[in-house]
Amino acid sequence: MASVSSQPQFRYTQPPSKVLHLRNLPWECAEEELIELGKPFGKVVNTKCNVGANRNQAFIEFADLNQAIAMITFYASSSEPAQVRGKTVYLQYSNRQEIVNNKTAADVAGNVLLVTIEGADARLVSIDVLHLVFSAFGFVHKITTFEKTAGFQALVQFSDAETATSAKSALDGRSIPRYLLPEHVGPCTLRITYSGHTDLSVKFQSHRSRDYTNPYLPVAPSAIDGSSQFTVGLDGKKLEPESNVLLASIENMQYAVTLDVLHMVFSAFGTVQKIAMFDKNGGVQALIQYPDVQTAVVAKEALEGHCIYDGGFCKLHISYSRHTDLSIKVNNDRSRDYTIPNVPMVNAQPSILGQQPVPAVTPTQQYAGPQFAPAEQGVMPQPSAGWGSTVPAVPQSMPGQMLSHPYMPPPGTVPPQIGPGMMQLPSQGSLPPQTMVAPYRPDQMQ
DNA sequence: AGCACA
Repeated sequence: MASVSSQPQFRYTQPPSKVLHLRNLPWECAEEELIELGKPFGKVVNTKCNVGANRNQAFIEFADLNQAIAMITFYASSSEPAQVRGKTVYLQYSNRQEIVNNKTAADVAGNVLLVTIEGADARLVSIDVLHLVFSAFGFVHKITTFEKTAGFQALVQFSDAETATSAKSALDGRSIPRYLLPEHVGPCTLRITYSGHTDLSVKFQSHRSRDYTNPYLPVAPSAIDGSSQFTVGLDGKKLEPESNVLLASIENMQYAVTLDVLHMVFSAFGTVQKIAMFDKNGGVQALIQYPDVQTAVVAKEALEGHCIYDGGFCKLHISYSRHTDLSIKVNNDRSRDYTIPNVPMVNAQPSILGQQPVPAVTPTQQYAGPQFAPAEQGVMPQPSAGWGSTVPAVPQSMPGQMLSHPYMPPPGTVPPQIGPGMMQLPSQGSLPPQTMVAPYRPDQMQ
């Protein structure tokens, strides 16, 4: 038999084509890099990047067959291999004669991302975790999640294509950081393309879809009725149902956390209607009422585990209360109804709550609250004296920009290192070490 | 390091 039949299957068997097949490319090689590579040999008229399962292959198409031949023959005898970013690239003629660029929606930059969550435990990734992850790049308008043959997927809507692109390039192919997932949940890798959508239609707030631009959207009936009243948490356990009222407990309370401090912190996410503080189990807890569940959800996920003051002081733990409407009988330094401008001001007694008995309140409190004058403006009381005019007005619409201003502590209680970094949200530039989404560094992600 | 998709 002739030796011809035992020739290698590849490399010598490809007939010339003006399309070249490139492999072993660096991650997310850009079209521009391919054009640079081919330019010395001719005019690159088309490219296709991110081909193959590893997305490290590509095609380049020359205007003329001779240009493709020139490139192949040059590198066939070159001592220096073709390289992109210092990585050797392997070239050969493609087995096709032209690049067919099916530019799909996935290739056209848009403001909505299609996110596929890969991994055995992908379904255990909550919409809240996704929101947190993507909020690091800008205000997330809406999220929908669904199951398709591709697996567990989500559509994430940003304001514009630029924001979406920054999120896509930072997160595509990365894994959700371990510290955002319960320990037993395996790695969850994000695969991101653009979606053809520009505006998602979210009918209800539910465990499957959220509209962060419209907190008054009704909660899905399925999320209210008995059968699915409890959402399933990341750890697979039942969680308390979402509520417009949050229960915040304050751990390691080295410095006074006044009603006004809480009001300021929680107002960053929307109108705070009522606050009631009380002592329980040797610590301080507070109930914070928002007008709607969605605002409370956003506040909870943003604030949970964060410290009001630097150094681990006054760490917040937040859960949903069973209350839906607090009954504030008096305004004093422990309870406040911001919706009623002239509730009687009483310093002696703490609040009496609504349907549930008041948690035990010890009258021995050392937290000397500032003296409040009853609000007379008809809306909200001004911050107490110590905060003065240094407290900026808190806009309601964009939580992502809320907490970036410095907190001025009450006089006499100035803790060390209080600063603007505290409890900052992920979309802000300077991220404090304890901010959950701070370590989005590609080199630390899998 | 070995050929693309809705």
